[in-house]
Amino acid sequence: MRVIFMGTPDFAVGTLEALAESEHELVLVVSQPDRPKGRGHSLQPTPVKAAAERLGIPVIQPLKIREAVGTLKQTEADVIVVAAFGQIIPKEILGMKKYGCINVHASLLPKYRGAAPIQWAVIDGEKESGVTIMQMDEGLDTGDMLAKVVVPLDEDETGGSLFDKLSAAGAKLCAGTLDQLARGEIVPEKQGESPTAYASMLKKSMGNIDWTKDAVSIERLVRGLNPWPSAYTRLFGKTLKIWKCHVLPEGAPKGACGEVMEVRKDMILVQTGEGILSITELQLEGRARMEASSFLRGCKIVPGVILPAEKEA
RNA sequence: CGCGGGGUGGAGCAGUCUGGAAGCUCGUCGGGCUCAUAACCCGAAGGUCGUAGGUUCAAAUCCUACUCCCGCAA
Repeated sequence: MRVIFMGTPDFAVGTLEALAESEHELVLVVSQPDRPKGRGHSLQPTPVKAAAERLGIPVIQPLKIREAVGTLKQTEADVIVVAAFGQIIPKEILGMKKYGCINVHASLLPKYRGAAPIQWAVIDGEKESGVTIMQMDEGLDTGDMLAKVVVPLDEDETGGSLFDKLSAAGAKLCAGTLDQLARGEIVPEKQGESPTAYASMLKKSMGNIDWTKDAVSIERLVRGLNPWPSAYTRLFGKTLKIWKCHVLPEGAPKGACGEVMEVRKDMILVQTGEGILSITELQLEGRARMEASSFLRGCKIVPGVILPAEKEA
């Protein structure tokens, strides 16, 4: 099949590459415009654009997808594959090609419809997640399902690690689905009602740890928001990111929420609303990420220090 | 020219403002103590103080350029 690919971030790159290696022909890639990124605010190409150029596929970057309607119409193709593109696709485009638009979504639909399904699955402590390929309709991730693959979550799964797994799984699934679609072997399946709330876009402020919550939830939040936007608290007037922590069985002494209860050789024990959290890997603002054992060599922190529990406005 | 922090033995840091012998907590190696130890005691090795240039009798420290890392922001 002749394929138009629409995508922007890293998650979509694997799928793009898988399609490039398949027998399907990529005729055009659509990505978001380059935006200033990083320190110095220099203009950076989107990961998908960079990959497409590597593969020698023409790229267009319309500010608004509607601006590209003409180009898309003129481009002969059988299907449009969308993977984390970042813009709503108007109805006009959905029905433009023979097989319409199909989307690679990083969850087991109808669960976790929306922008950040991967991280939310980790934050909620799901035992498994996956990738769903669906026929896009006008709703947000509500289209009929064409294919699905289940991926189990590890005990120490992070947003980043699951991201990689699902990206790879999605890439593989997508290529196979196009094959089946071309042979007419697919029977679309309607979605049921979503058992979870929409997986809203991640916000920086979500990472501000609320120490009145229970240790299990905080530990999941830390994993879900790793590596971005990361979970953090405040220490010595600076931002302290928590990269790794463990839930400890409730100890005898109990302090205020957010109070440092004990400092061991390689961990810092903090009281939460329910249970003790043991921090083993962290990063102070302006410093490199490091193990708690290293951090404790140069930084004097003593039991009794209170980490702020209040949320930012 | 977006804002800011930082690069000091293997690790993490202090010292820089107020130039003048390279320091702290660990780690490593050797020895000792101990039933034993991740504990304790004694000793040792290990650093062109990010790079280059400048000022000075003298620079980790002051000045200039460059480079790498990190936080914010996006």
